[in-house]
Amino acid sequence: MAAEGKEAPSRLAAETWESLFRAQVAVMRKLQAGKAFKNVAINEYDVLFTLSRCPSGWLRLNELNDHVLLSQSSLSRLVERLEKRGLVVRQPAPDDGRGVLLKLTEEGAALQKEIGREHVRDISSLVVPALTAAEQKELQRLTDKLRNSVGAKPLK
Amino acid sequence: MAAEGKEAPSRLAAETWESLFRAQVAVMRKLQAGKAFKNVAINEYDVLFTLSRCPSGWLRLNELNDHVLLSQSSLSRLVERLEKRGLVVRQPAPDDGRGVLLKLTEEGAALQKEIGREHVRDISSLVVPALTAAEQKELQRLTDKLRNSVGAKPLK
DNA sequence: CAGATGTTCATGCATTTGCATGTATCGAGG
DNA sequence: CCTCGATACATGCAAATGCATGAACATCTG
Repeated sequence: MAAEGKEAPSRLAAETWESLFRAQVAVMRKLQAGKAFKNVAINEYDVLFTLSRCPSGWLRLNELNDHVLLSQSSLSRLVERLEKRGLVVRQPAPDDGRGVLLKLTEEGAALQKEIGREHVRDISSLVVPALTAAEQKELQRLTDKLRNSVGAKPLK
Repeated sequence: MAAEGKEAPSRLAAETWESLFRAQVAVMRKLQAGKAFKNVAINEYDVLFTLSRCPSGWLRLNELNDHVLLSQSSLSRLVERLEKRGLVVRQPAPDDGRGVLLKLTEEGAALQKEIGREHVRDISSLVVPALTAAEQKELQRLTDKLRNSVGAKPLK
């Protein structure tokens, strides 16, 4: 073998990321077209979904921000819109005067569940025919590992 | 085993997608922060990159659109901006009076290479410590399989 | 405790995005 | 050839986004 040095590893890494990214684009494109996101943008749903997963029900705005691909100011305004629509409520954080806590309203929780069911159907229709159960588990393991290594913070 | 019916498969699929999506968000967040994207947005770079990979050099706007997560009108304007900056050139498609062909200029190709080098470094620094070479290959295989199944069109 | 520095969230403003629509061209029938 | 529906791209306009900044609070340091 020739003097490949350290070219190969970074090439493999770049190709791996490229594949992951393109798969995400391809799937996301289909999901966005689904009727689940006719009235609620995908970023908005993502916030509702994340809140629905939160054990305590309340989540800090900055923790939410780590989870979502939006700038801080965009998230601030997205949440403002959700509040105006009556889907979430804000509350000043008790232990930190700067912070803001968020929670789903009843209506927000109901809407999340409704869209969620549709969304899961859409996802299944894309993923199930593509990969066996074992492959899905392996893909999940690898992407979780990547995310943890890159430095994702767990939700509280 | 109880009456799990067809809940389990769709649950696994949804969790798999969730993991893939979150990993993408986590990595993308880091990449966007890199200095590679100080002057060129990531979507803009993606267009330059895709053009650089195109064997013939010329690519139809609608083919490009399948590859990128942008609406048709947004892509139209993104390309307009790239043209104004002298990074790409447009040409009416010879075989289809409606179509538009795109090509990198010398300057565009040079900029893509420059940013690309930085970008590959950033990717490596995130992916290499996270996954072994074998894991990266497997992740690439699985995401390619998913993308192909979902219906990605190959570039010409 | 006072001051300096950092963190959290909101807001003004310019840019980017998407939806709806318009224009031009293509392709299939009659 | 002509009409009809479909496709490719551009554009008006409202909405969403990001950057820079500001205000309020937290934390650290001496």
